[in-house]
Amino acid sequence: MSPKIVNKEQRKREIALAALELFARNGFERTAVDDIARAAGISKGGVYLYFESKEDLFFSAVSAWAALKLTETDEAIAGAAAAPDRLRAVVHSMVDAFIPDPQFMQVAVDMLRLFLMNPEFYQKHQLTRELFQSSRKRIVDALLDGVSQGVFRPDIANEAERIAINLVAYLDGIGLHYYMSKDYFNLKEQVDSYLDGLLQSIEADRRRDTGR
Amino acid sequence: MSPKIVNKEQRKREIALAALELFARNGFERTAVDDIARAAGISKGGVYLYFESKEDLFFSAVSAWAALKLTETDEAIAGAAAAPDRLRAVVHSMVDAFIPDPQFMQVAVDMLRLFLMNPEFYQKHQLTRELFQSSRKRIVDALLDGVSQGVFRPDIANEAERIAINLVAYLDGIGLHYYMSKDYFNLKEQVDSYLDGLLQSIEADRRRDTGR
Amino acid sequence: MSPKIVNKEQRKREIALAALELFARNGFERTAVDDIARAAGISKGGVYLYFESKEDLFFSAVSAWAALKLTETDEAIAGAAAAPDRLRAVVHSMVDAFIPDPQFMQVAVDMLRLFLMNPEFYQKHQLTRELFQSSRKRIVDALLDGVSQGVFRPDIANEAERIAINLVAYLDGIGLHYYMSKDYFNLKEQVDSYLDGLLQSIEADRRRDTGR
Amino acid sequence: MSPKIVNKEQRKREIALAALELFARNGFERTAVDDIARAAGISKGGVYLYFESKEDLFFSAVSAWAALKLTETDEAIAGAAAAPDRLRAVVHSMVDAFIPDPQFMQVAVDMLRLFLMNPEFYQKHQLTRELFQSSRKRIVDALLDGVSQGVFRPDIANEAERIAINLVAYLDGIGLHYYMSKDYFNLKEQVDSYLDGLLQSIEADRRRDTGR
DNA sequence: CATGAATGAGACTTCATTCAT
DNA sequence: GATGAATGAAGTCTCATTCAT
Repeated sequence: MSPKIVNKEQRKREIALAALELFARNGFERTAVDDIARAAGISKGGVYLYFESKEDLFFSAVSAWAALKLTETDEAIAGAAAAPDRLRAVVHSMVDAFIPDPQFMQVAVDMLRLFLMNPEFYQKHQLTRELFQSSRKRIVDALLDGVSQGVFRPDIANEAERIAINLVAYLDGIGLHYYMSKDYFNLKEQVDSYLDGLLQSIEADRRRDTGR
Repeated sequence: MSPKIVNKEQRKREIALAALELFARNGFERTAVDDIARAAGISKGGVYLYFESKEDLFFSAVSAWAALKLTETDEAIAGAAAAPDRLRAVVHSMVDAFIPDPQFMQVAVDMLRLFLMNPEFYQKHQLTRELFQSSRKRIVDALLDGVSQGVFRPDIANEAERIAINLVAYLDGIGLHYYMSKDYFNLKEQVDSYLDGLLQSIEADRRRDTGR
Repeated sequence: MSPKIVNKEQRKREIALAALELFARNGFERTAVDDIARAAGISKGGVYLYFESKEDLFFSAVSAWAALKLTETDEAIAGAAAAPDRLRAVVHSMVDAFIPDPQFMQVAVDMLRLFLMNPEFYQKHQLTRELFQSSRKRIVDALLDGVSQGVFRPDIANEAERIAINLVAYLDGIGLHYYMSKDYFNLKEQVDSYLDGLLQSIEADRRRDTGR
Repeated sequence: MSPKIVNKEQRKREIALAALELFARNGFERTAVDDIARAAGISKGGVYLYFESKEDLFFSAVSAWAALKLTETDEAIAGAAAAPDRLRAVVHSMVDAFIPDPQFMQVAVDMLRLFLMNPEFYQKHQLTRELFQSSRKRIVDALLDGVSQGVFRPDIANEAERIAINLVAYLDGIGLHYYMSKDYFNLKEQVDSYLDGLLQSIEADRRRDTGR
């Protein structure tokens, strides 16, 4: 019945993806709506048929990208069954998904800045909250699984959320530092050292076995 | 007999501090050179007598501010003698100095963004590297002191740098998350739980004594 | 057997009335064809099936509205038989119909502006000429009736048109001023004082009869 | 002391006058700030150094023009001493100053429209109120002078304001109608017929002498 | 040293109108 | 007949930077 075949949602996603590429490469300020329109094969005015504003477009683009990344990491985790392995897998997949991508920081920082400048955006777009939330959930799940499996100390069940918060915070922090001081340390080593310390402190006491 | 006694450096610092206030309150983009000039009691053109560009002014302002904050934290640490206390003091002073200030994030994010947009700035202004560096150094010092005092395990001397990197990264990360999800967790508790875990894992083994 | 019984004229009037409401409320410039289409339950393109342009639509809408108003005032006059009463009724009905409507000025001013900007519209749409014309005609009729009835001086028959022109002009002028300075004067009193002066100067001399 | 010789007020007036010409010729909407800048020999951004917005510029321009016109009419009145002559002079000068100017209506209508669209402008710019006020004042003065001179009936002193309001309203109305129906009536004749009626009704009663 | 008027490119956004479906 | 996605020109306004004074 519709005179145009193209699906509106489809077109919207196309534009958002074209925009994301530019936002990631050049940053929000440096990316003109003109350029986005050109990259998406649409007119400048056309962009505003799908998005209310440049900011709206930005957040839509980031949302799409975040959803993609979450799916990616989900797949990466799928294999691991033993809780410690699973925890490692979760962390490594997060590190792999976000940090080495040279465009991650650009987008993340722009998003932060927009939130800071227009706090209403933060209310409107629950993007980060969801991103943080789902990251933490994976970790909490792995921890509780470990408790069930008897490989993690039972009392850490109460601490799971706190541990997850710190772990996710650490990952974001180390990613940031890595970006600012790429040649100063080895990312994988640092992350593993954090993980090792964490696992050591939460593992069910094997002193009886190992005498460690 | 010159009408103005104040030397160039002094005037430069005055302008930078006036600018900092505006940058912190309104963000880099939203702060016009016009406003800075007015706030500093100088003409718009006059600003360019002291600074090459708005960005240059921004980094100078942030540098001045960072130096200030470092002095502050230095004083806060001064009291503690015992290594674990000192480590706690270092961390707490960093948290206190940066995180609760609602303007910290604004400035930090703008700085990051400018680095991302103009990588040459990063080379020119060693600001962050120094800031990170000195933060790490305090931690490393505390750790090594602890080893000397016999309260930390001797083998962590080799790990001190790695621990410091992770700790500073974590602090930045938790600050960021705190900003984005203020009501989601208690900052002090989270930081302390990180510190507790860390101290527990590096303390000289007292298991024989305590049976832990 | 045609699916839509409504004929083209009917649909056109519906759209025009929907448009009028928006034009009156928000002004010509602030009213988007999009909004009109939505309000009329038609597609944007559909509007152009019935009207050549937004301006064409505007004039059609105003015409429909003017016709409505003229019918209204006609009914209000119907009762009065004596010429002076009739003259008062005509004037009061015009004042009542146009002036208190807060949207009247919006539409009138937009119409004027469009005429000024595109003089060809003025030729094409005889709207105002007709409106003015019919207003004057009512007054002239009342005046001539009064002469026939012997209540107005016979010699004003020659002046009837001139009097009508001035009266209608005055009414528009006082309406305009009322709009600009609502709290400065009492509209009814002003109009009545004009009417009193006019009636006094055109009434058949009753001094001999009444000794006034 | 100032590095630029040009007087800021002077420059502002220059720009306003250049703008007025364009506004009067093409209307507010059709006049681009670009065009104004070019006509004033300044850059687009330069206009905003002197005016906050296009609307601000428009009102400034109209104010300057109104002040000019008022001075003109003041001079035209100067000669007349006898009150009736003075009243005629006031009215004629107002008619001469505003009505034949083909650009008057364009500017007036645009001003009205801007007031209607942004009521705050009406509060901010007391332009029309002052214009109306000063017009009325001249008429009231002439009327009271006439009473003092004994040529107008004493009791009209109380009516002076009301008469003035109606007269000014009439003049605006007749100007409007003249613009819309230029070939339909003779402006001067209409105005004189209004004036004659008015003077006749306010003149000190000479019926005893003339038996009018 | 200092001023501040001027620049001018570029930003986002709106919207009447068209036309392939 | 009807749709509504797309166009594209035009609009207002901002602001870092320069330079004549």
